[in-house]
Amino acid sequence: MVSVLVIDDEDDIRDILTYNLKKEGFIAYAAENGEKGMELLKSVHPDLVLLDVMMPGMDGIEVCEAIRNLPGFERTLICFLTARSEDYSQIAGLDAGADDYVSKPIKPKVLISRIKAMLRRKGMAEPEEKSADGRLVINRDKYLVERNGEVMHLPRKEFELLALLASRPGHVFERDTILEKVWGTDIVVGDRTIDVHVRKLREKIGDGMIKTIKGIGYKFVEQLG
Amino acid sequence: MVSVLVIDDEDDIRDILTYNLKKEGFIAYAAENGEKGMELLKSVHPDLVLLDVMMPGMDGIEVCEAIRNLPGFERTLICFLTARSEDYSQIAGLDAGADDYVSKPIKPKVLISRIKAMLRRKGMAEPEEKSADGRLVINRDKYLVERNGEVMHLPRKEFELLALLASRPGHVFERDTILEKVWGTDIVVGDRTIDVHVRKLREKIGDGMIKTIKGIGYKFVEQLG
DNA sequence: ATTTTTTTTAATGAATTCTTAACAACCAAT
DNA sequence: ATTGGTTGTTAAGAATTCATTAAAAAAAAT
Repeated sequence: MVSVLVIDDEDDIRDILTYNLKKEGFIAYAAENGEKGMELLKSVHPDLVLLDVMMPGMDGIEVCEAIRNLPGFERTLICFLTARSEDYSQIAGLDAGADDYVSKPIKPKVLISRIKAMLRRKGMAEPEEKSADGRLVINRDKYLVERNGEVMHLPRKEFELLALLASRPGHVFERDTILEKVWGTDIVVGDRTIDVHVRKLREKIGDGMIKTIKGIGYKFVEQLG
Repeated sequence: MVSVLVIDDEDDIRDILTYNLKKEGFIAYAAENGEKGMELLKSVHPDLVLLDVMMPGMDGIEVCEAIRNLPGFERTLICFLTARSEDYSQIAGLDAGADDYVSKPIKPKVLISRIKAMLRRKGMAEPEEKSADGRLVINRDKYLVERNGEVMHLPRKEFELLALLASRPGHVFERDTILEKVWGTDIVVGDRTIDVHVRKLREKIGDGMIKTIKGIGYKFVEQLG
């Protein structure tokens, strides 16, 4: 089984990450700073380290370098957790050997699928996670949607919109709800934005999948048979 | 009266929430884990469930899905209680049909007003989801009305009007009340508007379902037997 | 820095939904 | 029966809402 070590100084983050990791079947460890993290690393020898960049004491980059210089840990996967505002070109530049990074705020499902992607690249295969709707397979991993064998790439917004609608076939999502879930509460976009995205989706995944409920919103059609 | 079920593994949270809910006039129930929560849910049939996301055993998301799959609970409001930094666009978007979420640490006043907003938003002064009379099923989730197997889509005003009337079969709604609930206080419409909508409803759902009480308003017929 | 892709806006037209208005029908009380 | 008040019916036209386009703006990728 795959084990993961979380090193982050924020209690909440550690809790959430270990919680979600365990839920996904990983073995999860956590440390609240770089020093303790290195200790734990040596004793548990995890497959992957999730590493906060900004921490008091040793920061993530230092920890990363330390891990890379530790014999026997060359193949340990390292994934940075970066604040959105941080300039990750710096991280990428310094890239002391991290395999990936994920920006905060962290979306558990996104993180999990990134982790799985990393493992897959390294040949540590994890079971494929696919949420299906009979005809449509939505692969959150890399914004791919599969419709009877044919895979297609959808841009982020389109993907999120489709994922939302398809998460509950038959349920009518109000336009406000869609805006909130896909675009977020703080972003303001015009009224026609949803329509345009729906249009593009219909174009790509086939018409008839998404129905308009005038005055209310949209819904993904229920299984027909 | 509106009843609320709190499901959270932390004693303090349960106490604080039930205390504040009762203080506001809600009927409050509490359970310390998902399993007990489901039990209680079935027996008390609350209008709203406050659901901790992270719990030992069944977690909030699982409970949410279980509730949504339970016949008769499709319309039960569900509000997640999430840790501060958790990103719930995931919880909300991908999963299972929660109506809202509130982040911990929970401020009672904030929670109460969010609850009221939810109730208001769902038009849930005291509405039921189904007409007592088994022939008509009003599904707000899907914005559909079903009459012995035949499903039909109603335009917004007609739907809201029917939902209102059918929420209390036998109860006579005055025209003013109908205007207020369906059209809102700030909108002014002529006298015949209600009639026209009633007419269209009668046309669609069958005559005899909505009765006119002259000089007062309309009512949805009670169980016919 | 340039190109490509993605996202958003704006404008127009089509479709649905809602409201009005005019008149017919109804009912109760003169 | 006549009257006055209320509701039913109808069809037309307002108003709202959505689809569609193309093009601008923003973001990513190169």
